[in-house]
Amino acid sequence: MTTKEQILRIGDELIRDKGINAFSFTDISGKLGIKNASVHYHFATKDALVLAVINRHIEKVTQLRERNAAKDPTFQLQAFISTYAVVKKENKICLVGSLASDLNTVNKTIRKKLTELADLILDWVTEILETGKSTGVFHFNTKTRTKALLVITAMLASVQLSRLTGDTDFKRIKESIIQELTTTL
Amino acid sequence: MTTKEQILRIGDELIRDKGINAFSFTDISGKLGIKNASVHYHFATKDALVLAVINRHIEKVTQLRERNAAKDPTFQLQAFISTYAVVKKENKICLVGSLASDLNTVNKTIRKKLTELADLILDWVTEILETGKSTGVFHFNTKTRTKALLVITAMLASVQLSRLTGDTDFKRIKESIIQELTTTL
DNA sequence: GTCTATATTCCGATAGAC
DNA sequence: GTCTATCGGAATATAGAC
Repeated sequence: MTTKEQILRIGDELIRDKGINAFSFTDISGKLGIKNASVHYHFATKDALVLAVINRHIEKVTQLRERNAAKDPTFQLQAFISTYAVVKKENKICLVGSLASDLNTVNKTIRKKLTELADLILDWVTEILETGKSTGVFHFNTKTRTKALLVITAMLASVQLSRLTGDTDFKRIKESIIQELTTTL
Repeated sequence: MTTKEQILRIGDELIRDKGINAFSFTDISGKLGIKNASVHYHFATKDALVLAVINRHIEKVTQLRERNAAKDPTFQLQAFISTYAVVKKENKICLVGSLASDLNTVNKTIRKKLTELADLILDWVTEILETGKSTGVFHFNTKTRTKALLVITAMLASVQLSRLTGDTDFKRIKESIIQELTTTL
């Protein structure tokens, strides 16, 4: 992996571990055994790095969506939920939740790019639920987009809240989502 | 209101507006027209202030719970949800969500106090749902505590996520929670 | 591409006058 | 209780050598 890629990866982890306002370029350079100034060579400003991290997530979500497009809705939903299980195992939170929490401290460009990511995820989950409902796999009466919001909020917040109420709560929430969707009304 | 109370109120707002790592004592003193050092007179350290803010919330939630204890479950749930509607109108996020996001940057004492608040809220909502179910007002098959977690995560995350997907999404999520709970299975 | 060195700014916190 | 003044530290960022 190139230094630039490693900086991206570590930056991503730090944002989701401590938040955008609690990590520094020195944190990154320290983990790589290089100096502060070298990080600035690859990303001129902190904002540029954050923007690149968001773009990295947009690419990953897009790939995950496309790779599973032909699978059945339950499998696709599991694929979506699994990404949060990874986050939980790392004792971190998701990028959207981290940056949305700090939204009033970031510039317009980052805000816009993050909105792009959030819309992408919402669109994807809405599509999964829509397909699942029309094929009779999922059952719900709420408007599909709103149901997708409920699924996403449950995952986004459970990685945060289960830090306090107990890590096993993440699993309970995760399983109840599938349970409720697949139970006949 | 005393200076100390005003510092508490402004500190509370700043934590929920920008996060614990993006506000300073100077932000607070500036809003009060006093100096940095004066804030330190009332709260020796930033940690002491944060701790007091959490305690303030514990008191408020306790009071809200007790004040509505005799009301019917639907009313009580509305009371709970209304607190997030206030937060949303301020364009802020809830204290638990803000501090849970930054949890890896705070000390053990704050962590423990925040856990106390989270448990209090979870206990309250679980009780509301339990009463509602036994009196036939609410309908759900998921374990009561887990359902409470789903309600709380929906509110906690919707104030964050609707900053990106659209503020009206908060209302949609809020109403669908009541809708789903009161719909016969 | 990475380094040293540094400019600048801000933060948390404290000492001591009033 | 609030002030001025200040210390020590850390952060973002840049200039210029290698």
